Amino acid sequence: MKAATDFISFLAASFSRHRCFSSSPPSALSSSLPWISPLRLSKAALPKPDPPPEATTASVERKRKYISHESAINLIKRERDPQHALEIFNMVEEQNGFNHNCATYATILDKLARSKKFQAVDAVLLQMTYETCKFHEGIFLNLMKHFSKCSMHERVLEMFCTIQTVVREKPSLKAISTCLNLLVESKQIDLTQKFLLHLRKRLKFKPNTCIFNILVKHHCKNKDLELALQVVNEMKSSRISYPNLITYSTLMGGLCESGRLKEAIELFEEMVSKDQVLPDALTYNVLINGFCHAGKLDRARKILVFMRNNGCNPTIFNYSTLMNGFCKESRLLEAMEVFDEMKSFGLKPDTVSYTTLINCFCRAGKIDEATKLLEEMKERECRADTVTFNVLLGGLCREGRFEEALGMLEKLPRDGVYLNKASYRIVLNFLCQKGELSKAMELLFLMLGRRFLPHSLLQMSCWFALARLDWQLMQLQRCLDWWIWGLSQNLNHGFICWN
DNA sequence: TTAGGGTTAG
Repeated sequence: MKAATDFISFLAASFSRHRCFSSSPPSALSSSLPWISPLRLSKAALPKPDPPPEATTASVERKRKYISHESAINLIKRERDPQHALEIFNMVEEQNGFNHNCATYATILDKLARSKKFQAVDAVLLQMTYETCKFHEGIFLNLMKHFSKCSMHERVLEMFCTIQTVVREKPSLKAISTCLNLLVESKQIDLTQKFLLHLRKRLKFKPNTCIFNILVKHHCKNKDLELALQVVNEMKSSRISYPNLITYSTLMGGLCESGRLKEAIELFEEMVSKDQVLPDALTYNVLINGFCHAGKLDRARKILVFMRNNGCNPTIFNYSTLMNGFCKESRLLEAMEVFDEMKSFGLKPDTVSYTTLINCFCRAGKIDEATKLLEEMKERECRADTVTFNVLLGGLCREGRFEEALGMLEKLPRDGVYLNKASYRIVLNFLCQKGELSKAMELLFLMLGRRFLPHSLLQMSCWFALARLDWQLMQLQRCLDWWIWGLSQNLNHGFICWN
């Protein structure tokens, strides 16, 4: 870290005589200012800096500290503040003979996108169009993922279209499948159709099995099994994109989800006997899940035996799926048996397996047993996550053990456990349902102190008014005033999380 | 991390 600070001071000092392109002076490395991209368009488009001074000790020192591309990348990666990272990016370019390349652009874009500084991302992308160096499409695939994560789906498509203009090559099959999969995964039906139309009209390409598989998933997600089957039939008529294990597993999953279990089994048999494709643990899991959802738990359990007999060892995924099936049917004893069986075969339960069983106990009202399992997780160095604690919080509340739930909410973040908005929502909903209004108030203060705003604020105020709890109503009003004041001061904007 | 599986809440 010290090296990075020295480097910034050194560049800031050497920069003071040059034109400044930043929104703030380079010496004032503050992130509190509003974000304005400090990028310039291109070296050529701008006036040349002052001529270099005569060789002095300082300039010799500068030469000695020449920053290579590799060092620049490391400095940008290590820098936490995206604005500082961008300043480093700009500053290194001022060194004589230094031109950014694909790797430095990829690094700064990743840093900015991770920090959601999308205006700055746009400025960097604009600068790239003036560069002569060769870019790789990987930069755009990475940006597509960031945009998708932030639900900026139009921009995913836009990044795909940018590949051809900036990379000056047709997007690869990998780029097509990445874009298509991101749109399908985020259930962007219209954009997916738009993209498919674009592919058909503009890019004459032959889809491979991977792309067809994403299409099968797309139709399964839309519950349009007939279209999914049509795609698989089309695949069968092609040599280069014949259905594989993933195709069959996806389609079987779609059929199971639509309650067409019989067809899913027929497909499984066709896959094994006709196409001689061997199922793996993942394929079996689709069937186990299907049987569980159809309430056929004993058949689901028999699949584990079938797997072993056919040379496929069940995984913790298979066991957790089955345990969850038993849990949903309130068959706690069998869920515990499955858990023990998993351990007896030498499998180490993970966080999800433990959480599944803890949920079984909580649903059965056996909170103390659930807490014991939490202890066992600690002993076995299996880290409980937010979901584990949310399951426990729900269990405690269902049993009316509100003090313990509130205690957990208060204490866990202090012990370094991350809680999310669901954690607070679970407890607050129970408190409101059970009319525990003073405890709800207590939780509300805790939440506001942690910058979580409950979704049920209005609902709470109605309850308080109906119960003639004037003091609580007044407190609630004060909370709202405080929050609105925070907004007007721009203090909490962007930090408050609606629960 | 170019395509398929298990846990909470809503």
